Amino acid sequence: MPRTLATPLQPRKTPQQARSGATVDAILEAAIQVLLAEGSTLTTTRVAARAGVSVGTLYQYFPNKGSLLQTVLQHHMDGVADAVQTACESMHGQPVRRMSEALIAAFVQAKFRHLDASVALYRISDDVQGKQIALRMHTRVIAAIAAMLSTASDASFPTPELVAETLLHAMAGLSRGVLESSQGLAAKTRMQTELTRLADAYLGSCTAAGI
Amino acid sequence: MPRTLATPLQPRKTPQQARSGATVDAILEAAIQVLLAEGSTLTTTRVAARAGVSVGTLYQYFPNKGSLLQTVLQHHMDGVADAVQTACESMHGQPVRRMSEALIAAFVQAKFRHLDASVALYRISDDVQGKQIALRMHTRVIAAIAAMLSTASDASFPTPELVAETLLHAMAGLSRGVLESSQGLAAKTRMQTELTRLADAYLGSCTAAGI
Amino acid sequence: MPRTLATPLQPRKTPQQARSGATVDAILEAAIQVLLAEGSTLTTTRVAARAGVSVGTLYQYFPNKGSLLQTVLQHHMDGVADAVQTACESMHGQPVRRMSEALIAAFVQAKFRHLDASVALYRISDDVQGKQIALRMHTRVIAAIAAMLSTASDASFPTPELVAETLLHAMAGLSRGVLESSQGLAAKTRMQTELTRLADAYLGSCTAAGI
Amino acid sequence: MPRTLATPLQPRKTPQQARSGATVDAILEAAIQVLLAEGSTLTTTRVAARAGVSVGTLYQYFPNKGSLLQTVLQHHMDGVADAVQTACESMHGQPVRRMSEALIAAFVQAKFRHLDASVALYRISDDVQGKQIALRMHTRVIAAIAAMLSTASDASFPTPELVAETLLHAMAGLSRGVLESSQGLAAKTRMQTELTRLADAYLGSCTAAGI
DNA sequence: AATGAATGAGAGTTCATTCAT
DNA sequence: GATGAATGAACTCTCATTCAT
Repeated sequence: MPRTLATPLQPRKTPQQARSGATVDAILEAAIQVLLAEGSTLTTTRVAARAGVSVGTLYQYFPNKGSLLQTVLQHHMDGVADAVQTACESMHGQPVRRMSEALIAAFVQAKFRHLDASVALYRISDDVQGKQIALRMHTRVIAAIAAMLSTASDASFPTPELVAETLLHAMAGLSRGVLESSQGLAAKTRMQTELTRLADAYLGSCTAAGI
Repeated sequence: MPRTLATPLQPRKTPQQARSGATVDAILEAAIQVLLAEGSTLTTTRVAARAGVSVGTLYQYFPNKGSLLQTVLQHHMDGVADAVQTACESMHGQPVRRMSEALIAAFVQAKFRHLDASVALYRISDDVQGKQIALRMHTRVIAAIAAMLSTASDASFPTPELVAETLLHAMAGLSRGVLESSQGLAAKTRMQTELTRLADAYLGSCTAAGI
Repeated sequence: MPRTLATPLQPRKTPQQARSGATVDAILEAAIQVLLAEGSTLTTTRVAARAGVSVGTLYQYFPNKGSLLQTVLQHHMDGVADAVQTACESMHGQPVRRMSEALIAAFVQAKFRHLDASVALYRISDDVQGKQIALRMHTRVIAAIAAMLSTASDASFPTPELVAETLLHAMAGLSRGVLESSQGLAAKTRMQTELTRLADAYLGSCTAAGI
Repeated sequence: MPRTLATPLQPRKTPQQARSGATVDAILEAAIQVLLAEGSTLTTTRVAARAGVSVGTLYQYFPNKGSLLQTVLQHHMDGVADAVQTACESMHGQPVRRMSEALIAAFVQAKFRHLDASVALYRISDDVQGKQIALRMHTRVIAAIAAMLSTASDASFPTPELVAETLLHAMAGLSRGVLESSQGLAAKTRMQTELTRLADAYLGSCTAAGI
């Protein structure tokens, strides 16, 4: 990647034919695979090869390497945000305990679906863009959680955004911790249990403190 | 860095003379500075220049770029681990609430001291090595926290490692969250407050549940 | 353009239909425009886009980029040669002074009409072809001038080709000089005045010397 | 060459050792040779190979291809300008006829020394820079010629710059004409003769007209 | 006949690493 | 021991050209 990072987010050419859409998807998928093949640096050529197309084709859809990476990152982030948002919306009006349970389940599941790829991606997208994408996603998720919390049937949160933000980062921290320890399923389950305990305790404390 | 990453962790030559030690330190310091100079890729030449030595000299002390990066990472990790460990040891026998307070203060302070550098570093050290170093540090910190928790005057934790791990990752998650949002001091203070509330609530819940 | 430059000069297909002719013209015109859009490299795709056709269509009429460029060059050269030739023919039998005046006027006007494009073109057509085209044009123009000079009513030129060639290159040199200095109209007018003085003086000197 | 042309003129690194100076010279010489090898595009790799060094070395001395080309061009231009300037200075106070003779001899000789290379270079240096370099050289040469003309023992030129400019471009045009016709020595000699006649006639006419 | 997605060789450039001085 | 010029593999990106539709 050159020094410059003026990276338009959108594919250079809007796919007008079915074929093109498939090509773009193949490239994005290939990018993830290359990212996951620990040991091999992500190279545009490598991605194109894995996708079964030529470099030229890749560059027909992404103006540069950065934009490809951003698109992949964005997709992942969107996936997580969508899952969390849906879960939150379906829990409006419920008691807090059910909310936290559903939220955590949705978050953990979404994160773990492609967690490794997402971490790898995160590592690559050095650009300010990477941070920005993550930030946008955070904002969106925090808003969804806060909105949900405001409708709790058995508690009230004067500053739901603060609570939501804390919750989000705690969830993110624990998830990441498990991933990096690269332990198995047991660790994940254990983590999810503790995360639930943590959330319940925290939310209870917030209610008690009037936060 | 060549494709292969067989990177010995130790400097090629143990610094035996004062001068060598100074040189190594200068290089490590320079590496951090280059890392922090956002926008400039970390280059061995660049690091050497910043350190006021030649590339050749750099390679006299580090067999390759990876080993340099790992050393820097290690130093940072050690710093955080040392701070936390010291704090933990000084709190043996205290009540839980005082423990969590001291722990969080120490962690946040240590993390924020060079947090940006540490994140940048982490991003760079792709190698499996990076993860391993982080893992070793985690293990050490978890052990220190667990040991402290076991001596609490007003509570008992049957599985202190599990609690310690959860705590650590929650602290890490919240710290990272604040860093990435690149907001100011206010956010940090707010975060630290919530982190304390979270820890207290969680530890209380653990005690109650007999975890 | 591939390394090899075996470039047939003629369009692959003689335009036999009105539509084809229009397409070819559009492509040629587009090529000039792209050439003139300083800063943008001439690309077959770019030319096609500007012409409102697809690359495929462009390649239906020109076997390769080189042949397109040559055709454009040829057109320009032909334009200049035609103008000069016409001017020369209309001056047969006139006195030398009127001849040189008319010649210079025609040449300068023709050159300046698309001078920038012509220079750009010339620069592009690296191939030996470019030189050949220019040479053919020179030959033709020199012949026309020489023929005219031979009919002068008030002088005789034993070696009119030599005189014509000298005149041509002097005209070309002064024109190019003005173009490159990218000064305005004033410079052009001043140049034309001096060019006329130069030509008159030279032709007079030739007559006197019996050249 | 990328789209951008921000090309520092100076070598990236000032040669500090004898070896470096030799390397730079070798690269510049190689560039000319590659330029002259008609048919082969000038490639940084190709130039480096011809110079007997690696691409990396080339880039140690020239930040990019453009700067290399500019340096070569500059050298050539300087050569011509130096020759003309010296000739002009040595003719101060002489009669006009001797001046023009010496000027033409110096110019033609200097131009023909590396004329082919210079033309090739000129064709390559598309960049505005190419024009600028040529322009600077023209300015310098015109000044030298004008200064000389002002000291003529047998004539006076109220606007010596105008006369000098006309003369320069005429010389350039005729030289170029001969080169491009790629005829032999005879053509060159004939050209020089005519050029002298042209110059004498023109200068005489200027004097008579009070220009 | 026309289209434009796909191709892939090749260009410019960087940077980890070596080794003669 | 220190230096820094030299190396060259590897990377990102372009663009002339083809061919299935």
